[in-house]
Amino acid sequence: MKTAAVTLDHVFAALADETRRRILGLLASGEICVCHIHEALDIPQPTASRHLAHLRKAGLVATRRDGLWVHYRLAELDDPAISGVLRSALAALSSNGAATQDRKKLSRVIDVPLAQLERTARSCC
Amino acid sequence: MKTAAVTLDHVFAALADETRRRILGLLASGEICVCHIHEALDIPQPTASRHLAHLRKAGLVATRRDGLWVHYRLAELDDPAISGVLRSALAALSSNGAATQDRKKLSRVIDVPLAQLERTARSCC
DNA sequence: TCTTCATATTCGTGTTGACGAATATAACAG
DNA sequence: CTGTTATATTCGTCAACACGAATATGAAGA
Repeated sequence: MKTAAVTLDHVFAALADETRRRILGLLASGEICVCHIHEALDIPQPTASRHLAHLRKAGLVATRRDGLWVHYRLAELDDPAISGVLRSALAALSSNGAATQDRKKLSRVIDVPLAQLERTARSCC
Repeated sequence: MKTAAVTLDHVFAALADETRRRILGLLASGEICVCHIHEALDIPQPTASRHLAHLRKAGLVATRRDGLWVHYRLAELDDPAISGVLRSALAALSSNGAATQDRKKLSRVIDVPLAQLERTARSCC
C-alpha cells in the first residue's frame, strides 16, 4: 500500500488552518505522540486527534504506534515541488514567534532541552 | 500608506483556493489585466474580480489602472520567509500541468508567445 | 474478563467562504 | 449629459469545515 499522492490541494488545505500549522511546527522538531501535542498546544485531545487525522489523510504526516501511544512525524514526500512548499512553509512557521512559544512548552512537557528541539527543527527545513 | 503586513494566515488562506492559485500562476508570467484573466481561465468576470480582491486584500498582488483596464501583478513582499513560501508555491504551481494549459490559453488571448510567458514565469520563481 | 488509559470518531451547531445573478461604480468617447 | 465598456460589489444560497461534547475503539495490565 503506497502513500496516496499528495496534491497541492491537500497541502494548502492543511496549511490553511492555524492549529494544523502549529502541529506541523511542533512536528518539525521530531516525532511526537498525540498526548504531548495536545498538552503542548493546550488544545482538547479530540481537537488534536481530528487535525492529525486531517494531516494524515492529506499524506503530510505518518504514524507509528507504540503500545497505547501513537507517535506522529512529518512524512517524506516524493514530489520535490510539494516538499519544497512544505519546507519553506515550515521555515516560515518557525520564524514566527508563536512557534517558539509552542516549542518551549513542548520542551517542558516532554522534558527535552529546547536547544535540541530547535536543532532538529532547523535541520528538518 | 504602507502595504498592510502580509501574514501567513493571509498567504495560506489565499492559496487554499484553486481559482486563486490559477490566477497567481498566470501572474507569475507578468502583469495581466482582469479581462484577460477571466478569459484565459474561462471564469465569469465577477468571479475573477472577487478573487483578485481577495488577493489584493491579502497583500499578495498589486494593481495599476490604465484607463478602463486594471492590471494586476504579484506584489513584492518584504518578509523573506513569506516571500519564500510564495516562491516555492509558484514553482510548484508551474510544475503542474494545469498551469501550462492556462498559460497556453493566456498566450492566445493576449497574443504573446508562450515561450516568453514561460521565461518570465521562470525568472519570477 | 474487567478496568484503565490513549486515541479516534460521531453528532449537532455556528461560521466561513465560494458561487451565480444582478447591480453598482468608474473611466472614457461622442 | 448619454452611452458604452471594464471592473467591482452586493445579495441569497449552499457546501465545507472547525468546534465542544459525548462516545466509541483499541491496547495493555490486573
